Amino acid sequence: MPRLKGADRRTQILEAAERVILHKGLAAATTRDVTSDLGVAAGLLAHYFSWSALRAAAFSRVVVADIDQSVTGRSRDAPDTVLSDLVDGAFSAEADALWRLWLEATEMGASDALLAEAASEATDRWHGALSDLLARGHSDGVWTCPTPHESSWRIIAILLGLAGLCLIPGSPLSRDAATHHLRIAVRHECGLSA
Amino acid sequence: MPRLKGADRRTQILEAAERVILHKGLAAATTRDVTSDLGVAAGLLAHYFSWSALRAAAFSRVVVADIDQSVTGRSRDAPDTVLSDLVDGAFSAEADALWRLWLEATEMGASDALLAEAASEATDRWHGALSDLLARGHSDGVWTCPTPHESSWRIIAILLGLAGLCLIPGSPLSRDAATHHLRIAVRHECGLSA
DNA sequence: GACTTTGTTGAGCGATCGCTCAATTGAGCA
DNA sequence: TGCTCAATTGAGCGATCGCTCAACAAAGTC
Repeated sequence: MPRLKGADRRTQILEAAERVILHKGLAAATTRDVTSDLGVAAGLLAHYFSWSALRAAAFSRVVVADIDQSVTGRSRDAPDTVLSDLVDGAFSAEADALWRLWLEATEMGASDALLAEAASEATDRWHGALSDLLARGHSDGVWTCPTPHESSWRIIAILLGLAGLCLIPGSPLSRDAATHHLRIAVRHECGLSA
Repeated sequence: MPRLKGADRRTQILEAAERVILHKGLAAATTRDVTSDLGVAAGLLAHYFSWSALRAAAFSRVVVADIDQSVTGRSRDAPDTVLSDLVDGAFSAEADALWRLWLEATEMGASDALLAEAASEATDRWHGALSDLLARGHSDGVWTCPTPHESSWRIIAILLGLAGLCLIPGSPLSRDAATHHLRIAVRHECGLSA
């Protein structure tokens, strides 16, 4: 393991923190999880980050990367395709970890200012990305969505709500049922398409 | 402080636990919070409950009491009045603690089987109560809701999702905006009434 | 009053957490 | 080669947690 310059080590720790919180969640993740993932001593982490700052930064990066991949980065694809893919993949097993992070960031934001700020910014980013997508489909004539900024909030809310309901072990709401309800809600917000 | 018989002490501890989790949240609450609320020694709690069992039981009681008060217990009131009151009070400041408990139970349910079961049962109860209300309004001709069991899931989901968005400190979504979005969603599920 | 049963006490155990810090290592440079 | 200093180590501090358990106190029973 070669010795690294400060900036490189910082990004390396950040990426390890992303892996750890995706695997264990924001609340269960510890500084030792991150340092042992990298194979370095426990004391090294505090040399570069406070735990709360690292945790919030890792959360931001994970969420922003997901939004970019599923919405922002697909600005050249047809709006209905992007939205349809969003609905189809919303409650897949791979998405669980991401929804869990959202719930945890919301809750822990009550006592962690950095996490609250990260969650607030991520929410803004998500709302903006989805609003743009809805507006694009409207102006392209793909669907009818006269108030994309409003519809975006409702879709995000039902998405988060259904995700939370699915996450409960032994939940009475299956993933398929959640996808069904999300599709109906999205269709309503976008006229009859998607 | 007179010595209590076992059953009385159990309910007394349960009620104290309800107060504590409403005030501090499920994750931040400790056994010492409960015993100091009652003014008894720390060791007494473990004589009656394990902490995880007490926490799950207290969560169940708080949530069930709220559902009964706002929905189930108002079966003699007009359905549109009940639903309207539900929307109006959904994101009041007093409701914050309850929504926080929902989010925490969902998240902690991943590693706490008792809490997962309590959350699952509470979800069932909520879905049943809201389904009944929607069906009653439909059969009374107050509104049109042909599939109350389905609509109930969507309303619960958007309710939980909007609540989570409001809970983030510095959230871009205000309580008034959340109430607005909930009202629109409910109106859509119930035809044009409510 | 002697004895059993049950409720209650509170110091403290064992585990976990983020973080500290003196000691050590090694790359860059004269 | 000797020097400097940032990078790294890892034992351990201090705080917190749920929970244990020997000791004690008050009813109930005879």
